[in-house]
Amino acid sequence: MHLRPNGLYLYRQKEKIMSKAERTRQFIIEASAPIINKKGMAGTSLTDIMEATKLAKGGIYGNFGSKEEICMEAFVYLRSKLANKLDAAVAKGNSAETKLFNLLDVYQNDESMMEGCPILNFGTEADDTNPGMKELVKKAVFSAQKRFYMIVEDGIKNKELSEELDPGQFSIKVFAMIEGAILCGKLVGNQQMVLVLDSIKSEFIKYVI
Amino acid sequence: MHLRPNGLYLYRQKEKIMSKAERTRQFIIEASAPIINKKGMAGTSLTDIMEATKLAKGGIYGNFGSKEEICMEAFVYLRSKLANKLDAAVAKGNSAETKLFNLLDVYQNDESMMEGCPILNFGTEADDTNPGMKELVKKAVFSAQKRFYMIVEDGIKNKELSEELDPGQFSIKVFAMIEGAILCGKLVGNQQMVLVLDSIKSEFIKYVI
DNA sequence: TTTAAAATAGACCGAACGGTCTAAAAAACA
DNA sequence: TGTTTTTTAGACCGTTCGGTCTATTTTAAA
Repeated sequence: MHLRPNGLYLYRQKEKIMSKAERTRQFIIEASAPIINKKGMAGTSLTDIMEATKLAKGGIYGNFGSKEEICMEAFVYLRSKLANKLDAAVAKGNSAETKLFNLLDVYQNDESMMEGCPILNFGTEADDTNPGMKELVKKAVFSAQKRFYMIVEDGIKNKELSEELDPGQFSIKVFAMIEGAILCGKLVGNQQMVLVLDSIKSEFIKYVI
Repeated sequence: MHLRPNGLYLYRQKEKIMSKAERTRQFIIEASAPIINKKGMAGTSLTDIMEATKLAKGGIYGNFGSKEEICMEAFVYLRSKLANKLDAAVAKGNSAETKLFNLLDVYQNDESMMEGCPILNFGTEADDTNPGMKELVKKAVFSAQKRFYMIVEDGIKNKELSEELDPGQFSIKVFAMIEGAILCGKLVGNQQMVLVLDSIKSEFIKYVI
């Protein structure tokens, strides 16, 4: 059964009942996002979006001004969905080590990672062609790196980690490795991702006190 | 002045004089490749290619069967051009350390890297949509990793490097870091690339005997 | 249940898409 | 040089593109 945006479903956002338009807008974003993530912005047509939503042109353009706007919102949606998962994984840990390992496990195992990282997909397409999108992705990179940074910084403060471990360097290096590993994993096979994550772990534990 | 494919230029390939058609074909590839690398395969139109080559449709389709074919050849061209530079950099080194450092310097400084790594650009676009292209990029990943592998393997054989350094792990890890750093570098600034390359170097020298 | 407002379907638009084809031009051969 | 073969220009093709607009339907308010 296909979920239509209308009907009896009560979508809620921030404890406020969403209007029909808000619901439909959200529905379009959620239905389109995986397609845009997979096929790219240029590679996704309005027909693709119409098929995914079972909506006609009017239904789409009544809620969005352009395809570009849908792409932007799709990225914001995918990024925040992933960010929530990653934050939740970190929150479950009760030490720097468990926090980091939980975080890495999401990168390794989460199904939404299989569809490809939105930072990688949107970033490579936008960097030379779409300044607005590029800015969104840039912010996403910073906040992804900050997640690693905070784990290390807090770990040092709590005397769990050696001060030799530089949070700035570690966070940038690890994030680059993971993004690269996502690319390699999709191209040549997931073992490369596993290997990379394992080597991050084994380097990290050297600094655990 | 714009270089036309016809005229007096003598293009040579493998010591054999190229026919007019071969020359034009090569010219189209070389003129299109940077555009496709930048705008993507889906994002590059035939009009773009016509403008870049100053050729009409007939001139293009007399030499290629489809846009797809141009994209494939563009990737092969970009990849081999980059591979030659990287191989040359390695060849200039006379120790494992200088070989690796020369190689990394190309990733950091070469102008063609500024346009974006073709493995990253074509890889992210092709992985979900274009199996033939994906296969080409996959091979490129393997051979890029092999370059790192050989440096380490030879270094160990020559007693320049500790046997503790695992060539397989190192090559995959380093390649992932670099690809991730190219992405981050283009999105947030080149310092991230510099930082990543520096940390590769400082890890590597730990294993130099 | 009636009525006013909001949202959607789908015909329609011009432009751009990838690709074909033929006549003209250029190159290669003699 | 003259002749044949190859190559290219560009008009043309149907399709699809992103986007608009109005008539109709659906929703919400009264």
